[in-house]
Amino acid sequence: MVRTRAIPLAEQLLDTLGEQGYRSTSPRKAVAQAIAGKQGHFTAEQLRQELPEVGRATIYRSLKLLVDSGALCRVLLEDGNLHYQLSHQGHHHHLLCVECGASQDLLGCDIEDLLHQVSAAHNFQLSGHWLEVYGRCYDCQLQAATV
Amino acid sequence: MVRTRAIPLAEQLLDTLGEQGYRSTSPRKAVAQAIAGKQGHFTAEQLRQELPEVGRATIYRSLKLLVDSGALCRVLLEDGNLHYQLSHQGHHHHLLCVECGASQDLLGCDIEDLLHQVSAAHNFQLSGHWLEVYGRCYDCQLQAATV
DNA sequence: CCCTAATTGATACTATATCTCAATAGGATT
DNA sequence: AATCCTATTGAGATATAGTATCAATTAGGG
Repeated sequence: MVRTRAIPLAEQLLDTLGEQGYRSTSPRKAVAQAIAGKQGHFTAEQLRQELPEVGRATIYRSLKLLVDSGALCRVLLEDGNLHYQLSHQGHHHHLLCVECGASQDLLGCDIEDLLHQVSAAHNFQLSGHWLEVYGRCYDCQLQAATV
Repeated sequence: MVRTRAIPLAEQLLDTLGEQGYRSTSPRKAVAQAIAGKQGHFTAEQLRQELPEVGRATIYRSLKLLVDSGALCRVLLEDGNLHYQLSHQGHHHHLLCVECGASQDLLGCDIEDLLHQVSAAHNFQLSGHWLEVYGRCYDCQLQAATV
């Protein structure tokens, strides 16, 4: 899935909802715009502050719809806080920098295969998993080396 | 680490705290006893109900100390609820049954190696990770097959 | 334009956990 | 065993994250 510019991204989010029969309302447009303008991950509370005209429940409901539709994914930070982030692909994982907070998608990773193997070895029928990886991104390593 | 009987387990928990300079107080003894009597994972709130004489803050503080000392580990259920569980070894992961809630430790798993490899491929300096695996345990598979 | 069901938002509520701070109690010292 | 000092406790306030309720509003098909 390739996203080209910031403006159509909000429309893509609304389209995703539309495909599932959800109406295009002005609160949802506002939420989609706000999300489209985000770099990296964000909290529900951040959206609320940016969108005081949208009710709290509506923010949470919209986030849930977008997560369920796959357009957003949830990110669990090391401190336990739950953030949201645009999902650039299907199921994937994140490399989260504990210094700058940046998030990279974990690509070319056959975690699924490995989990299937070890689950089978435990007679366990795998249905899902949650993985977050914490560490330091390349930029922050350079920074640390320079200082 | 081998734990033999239920009674000394509570003492082991207190000892673990003692080694780190924490006092052996009666609220901590009560918490250790309650934890020692648990099968599988449990919530802070369950402890509170079992120990009405211990303050809420003390329960949470004790849990945090035990997690930090490695005696307990935290378990994130698929519904997002955070549970606690005795830690039978160092860093490890759980296979959580979404039907009966049982938790097995994931053994003989070289997830760490894999994560190190893919992190390196992303120029990412790994410092930690969080993994939970959800599915159906063998007993629940048998049950489902029988019914 | 109208109708109806989807949606909204103000508010209350729940759950989970932390903070504050005066009172208490461990345990080392004497 | 009495004293002292500091760690610890607990009651209650506060914080955080999210859900439930329900009357009022609105999208959008006919």
